[in-house]
Amino acid sequence: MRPSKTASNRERDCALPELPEAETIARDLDRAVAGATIVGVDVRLRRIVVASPGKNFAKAFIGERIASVARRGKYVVLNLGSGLRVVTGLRMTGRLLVRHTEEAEPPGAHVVLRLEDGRALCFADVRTLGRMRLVERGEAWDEALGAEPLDAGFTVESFIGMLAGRTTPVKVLLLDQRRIAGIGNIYACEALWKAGIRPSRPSRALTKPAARRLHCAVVEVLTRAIELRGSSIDDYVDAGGRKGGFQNVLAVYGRRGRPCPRCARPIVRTVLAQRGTWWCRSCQR
DNA sequence: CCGTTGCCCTGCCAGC
DNA sequence: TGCTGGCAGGGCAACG
Repeated sequence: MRPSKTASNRERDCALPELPEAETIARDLDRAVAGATIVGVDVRLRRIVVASPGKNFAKAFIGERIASVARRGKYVVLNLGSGLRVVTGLRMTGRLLVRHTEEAEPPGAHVVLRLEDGRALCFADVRTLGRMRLVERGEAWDEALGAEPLDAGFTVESFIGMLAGRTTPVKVLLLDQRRIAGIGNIYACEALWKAGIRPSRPSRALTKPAARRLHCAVVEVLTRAIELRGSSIDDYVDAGGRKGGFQNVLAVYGRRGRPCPRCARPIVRTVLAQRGTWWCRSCQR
């Protein structure tokens, strides 16, 4: 499904794995590989992997058991038995795929974790912008990341606090991982549409009711997207190679010229902070 | 602390 | 038809 291809071929909306896609991958991987032991690590493209100085990524966690797989923001985190962690940022086109025994490796598998049972966990990424980072036991790797939008700590009050006094366009604030972790271009556009708020509106100009609507919309959009196992627009697939379903219910993202589902006027595309922004001029104010 | 800019990287597409 | 250049964009470093 490539919804925008009809409107203009210049608009190539990318997949961008965001919170719902990372959550889907982490849940699937937790079911599939938690408890498995890593017997070998192949690093085919060195710049993909990051480890602390003096540490060899490829050797550091051979023999480790994968205790669990979790998510933080847009990152997928392998928690290893010893307390080490492998933190994967998928960026634009990164994929984490379970390759079953005897199955061919996915194309562009830059890092392969071979498991004791013959399967492998592969990191593939055509654009090679993604990274796999080895994090030491107890190392605070996520200090720069903001609130988890689906945790109880992300309250309306805390959100109003983020908006207060800032001239930054509200969409730019939603995308700022230091404040809220996990929202990317797709879900920022969708949440703003749902709340009826113009993406360029200065954060501090939101009324309290508008802030409440947007807070609610962020939570609802992310929750629904997880239920539908993410959005597959160009590249995203889950750990089993399957597509998500949220691309079928997008209201605005990648839909320039198509009717707004609320008022039927055409969706427009503008650029805000160097990013494509889809919205309805009529019902987002 | 805050906001802005440029860079990374490759596939796709417009234009010649 | 085949080549070239611009664009896409999340995270990060560097800068003011």
